[in-house]
Amino acid sequence: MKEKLFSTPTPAPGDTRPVFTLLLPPPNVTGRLHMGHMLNQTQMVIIVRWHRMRGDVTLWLPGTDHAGIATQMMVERQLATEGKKRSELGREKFIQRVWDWKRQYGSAIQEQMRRLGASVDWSREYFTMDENLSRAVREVFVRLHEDGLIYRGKYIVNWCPRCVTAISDLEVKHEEIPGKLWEIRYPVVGTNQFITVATTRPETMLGDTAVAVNERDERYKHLQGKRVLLPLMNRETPIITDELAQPEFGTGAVKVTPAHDANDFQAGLRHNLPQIEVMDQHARMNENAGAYAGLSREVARKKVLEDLREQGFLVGEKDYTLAIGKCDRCGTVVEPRLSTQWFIKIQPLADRAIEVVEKDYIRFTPANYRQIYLNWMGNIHDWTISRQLWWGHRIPAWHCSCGEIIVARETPSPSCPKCGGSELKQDPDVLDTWFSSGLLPFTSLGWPEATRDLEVFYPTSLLITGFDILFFWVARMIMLGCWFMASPHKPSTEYVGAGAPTRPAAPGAAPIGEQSSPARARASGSTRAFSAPLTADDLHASVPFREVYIHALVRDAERQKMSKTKGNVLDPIQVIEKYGTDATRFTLAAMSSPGTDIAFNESRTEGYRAFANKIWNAARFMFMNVERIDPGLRPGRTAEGGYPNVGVAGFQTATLEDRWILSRFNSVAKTVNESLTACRFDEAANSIYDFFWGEFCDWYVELIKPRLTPECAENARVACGNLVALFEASLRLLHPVMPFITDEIWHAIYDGKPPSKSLALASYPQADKNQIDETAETQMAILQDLIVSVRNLRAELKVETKERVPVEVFAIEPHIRRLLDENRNALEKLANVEQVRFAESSLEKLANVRHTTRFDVRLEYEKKIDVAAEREKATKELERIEKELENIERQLANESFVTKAPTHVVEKLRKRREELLTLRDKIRKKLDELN
RNA sequence: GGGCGGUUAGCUCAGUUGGUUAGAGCGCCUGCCUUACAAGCAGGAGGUCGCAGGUUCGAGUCCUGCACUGCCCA
Repeated sequence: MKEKLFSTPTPAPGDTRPVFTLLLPPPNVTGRLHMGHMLNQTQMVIIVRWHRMRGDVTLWLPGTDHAGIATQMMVERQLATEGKKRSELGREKFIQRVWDWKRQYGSAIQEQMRRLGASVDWSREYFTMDENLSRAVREVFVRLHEDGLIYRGKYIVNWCPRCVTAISDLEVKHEEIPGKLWEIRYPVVGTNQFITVATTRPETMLGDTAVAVNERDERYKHLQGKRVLLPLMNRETPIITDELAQPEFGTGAVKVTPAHDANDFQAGLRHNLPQIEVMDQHARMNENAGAYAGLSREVARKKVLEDLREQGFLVGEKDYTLAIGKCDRCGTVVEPRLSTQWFIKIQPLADRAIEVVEKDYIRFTPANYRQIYLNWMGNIHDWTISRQLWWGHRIPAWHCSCGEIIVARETPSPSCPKCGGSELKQDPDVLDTWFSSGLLPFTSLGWPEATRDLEVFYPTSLLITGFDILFFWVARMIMLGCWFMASPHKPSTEYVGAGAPTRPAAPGAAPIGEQSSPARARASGSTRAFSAPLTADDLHASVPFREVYIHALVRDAERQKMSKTKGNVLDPIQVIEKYGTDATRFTLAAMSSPGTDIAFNESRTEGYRAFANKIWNAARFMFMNVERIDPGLRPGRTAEGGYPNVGVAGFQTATLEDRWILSRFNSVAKTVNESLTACRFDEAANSIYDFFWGEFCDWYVELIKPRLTPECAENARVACGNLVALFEASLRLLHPVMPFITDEIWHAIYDGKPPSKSLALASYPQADKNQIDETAETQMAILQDLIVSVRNLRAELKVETKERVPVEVFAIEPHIRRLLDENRNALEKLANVEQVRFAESSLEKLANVRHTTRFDVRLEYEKKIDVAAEREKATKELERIEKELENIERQLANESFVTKAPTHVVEKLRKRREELLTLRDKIRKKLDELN
């Protein structure tokens, strides 16, 4: 039921309300909620609720990612417990199993989110493997291919032998580990000389097809052009000259294994070397490895080294720190492997993605991510998009036995356009999961159809996500968004209704030739379809989001990264069960300072649980009084009878504290709105906390207590009305950060009959300038100062808490005297004072006095006057004042300061000097008296 | 190797275009079960802003170098 509250119907044409769209970073179908999600969602909850309450058409769009490798792994593991293998099941049955698994387990996060009250529009929830999204993925693939940006070829890719698939550069995590650098000597054919190569991977020598030396390297001049006899394999290979060999590194000579190393591969192309693969897809040595066939790469290394040593070829072994790549998903050491894959020629996409950020069409918060993004985008490499998996979007390409490949939106007619053969087979590979995720900002809104949703909700307003997927996801959304939501791919801007084709029917099939270009890295050159630059408007409208907010990492209380192996993972659900959802959210919000990781400390959450408790108790106090004074009392309406969204309605400013709290509320509302505009969740949360606890509860509630007594019935009604009006407005202010407790109290305020079904649909308080009263704020500050001074004196003199004490007050300025006189009740109540007397002259000659620039206050408490202590205190005070005074005098005496500093700074300083002089005078006289 | 951060109170962090005496929460100390709240109230202690230079009338804030530390990329 409650879910319907947040479904966002597509606004009709003519609706002019502002639109706010936020795409939920789709959780992994295999995932469970962790603290990172919790932080991410907390921030989104706050922003979304805030926008909705401001009256924007607010769409928070949820969905789930099919997570190719991860999900396939889960299901394979499940199969393994039944003693089965994926290959035994076959592709179709396996995919059925994955769908079964997904139905059973794949919505853990959504269920957790529902429980947390994430106000997403569940009616629009998507799954990346849904038919409409899959169709869009095929459409994108085909169009990229038509644009000349997708190619297929045999290159060295990062290969995970455990996942048995290619992975992209981003999915490889680099690590430095201690290793060895081995030196192996190869006999030079026709001589009795040797050439010694240095390598970290001796087992790959079985696939060597050359030895490289640097042309400039004098040591090897005489060997250039000769051949070596590869040990263990007894194969002759050439000695080539290539920049691959760095004279400073190792021995200056390197072995070249084009099929097993990315650099060697490039060198191999330069020199037309054969590519001999010596490992299979599981990184086991294959039949080309001769005697080593069947061994794992690790065992093969040992055996190769043993044999080399035995035969006298191993001549050196040095400690060496080597950089290895591991599969991001499973941690297996990645094997560079020669294989045929599909790639995206990325440069044309990157060019636009750079331009939109450079032109600030997309802004980053914190701003330093802009540079990080641009650096990465400027050094981008072509993207391997095919995966040797079964679970995912199958590549829409069909192979004929004649070698022809047909890329098409739907299964092509079963005859090959080239040879007429009828045996077309779809490419077995699927696409990288991030390929489809990168399309979500537009495909989730209906692309390639020209939907009204796309027209209204795209570009999305904001993206809130973690830095860990900045390149994986954010960068790719920008590249793909700026490609497919710009001419000519953007659906026609004229809304023609759902389902209407918006593009001239493209040819259903287009043949592809194998690209022979070796330039995998940094493919360059313009493309067929897009040589003309886009207009600025077109580009500006194409971005997937206008703003990106990157949040930090949630660490444990000791600042350690949370990890399963360390066992320091905090389960947000458990934290919530212990402290409540609101307190947990508030903690994360209050600690969200941009760019700083959050060291999540439960003691903080405990503190915010106390805050929730404070709110409850304040509410209890309010309800008690409403019950007693005016049971039918409801929050005030605006003059027109509506519910207010600016300032507080129905609030009668009868007293100083009334004017003050109303002013403070509006000032805080202003701050909070500004903070949220800038995604400063910490500022917003802290401002409300300080206001509600430190001002509303500690001062306002205490100050109006006397007015709520039955003796002054009419006053009581006014005070009670103010209490309710302000409380209600505070709840609205607080609601985005603490949705549950505020909603519950809010319903109670309206006795279960609130003006809207949920506080989430009420309006967010905006500051009303007319309700900001700086005089009241200044006056209240003086009154507070007086009260605190008396409390202070009481503590110093160790007056019994219960003992009421008379005080004497002196104020030289008549308006201050009037202020303090009018509010003497406040002083009596809040500082436990028995009687306030106004003195006609300064109190500097007396003991138990506190001096301020506006008033002196004396505690009439004669029991013990400790002259020595008084003297010490006054001396210290005098020292402090004189030090500051000296400082100010020095500055004011400095001519260049007076002439160069802005007037208001100088004025402020002069005023301060006057105040200090007065104070100094008083303290001096006091000291004289004490002596 | 390249790039980007961080270093402020015991802990975790704010600190706006440089401008009086650098703030908060938690923790700590003292006193209070005051009729909304002990998950509370009142009061208090605690900082040469990593180090060394420089710019400026003025530096936590800007510049340079150094130290320590974290992250990303290769």
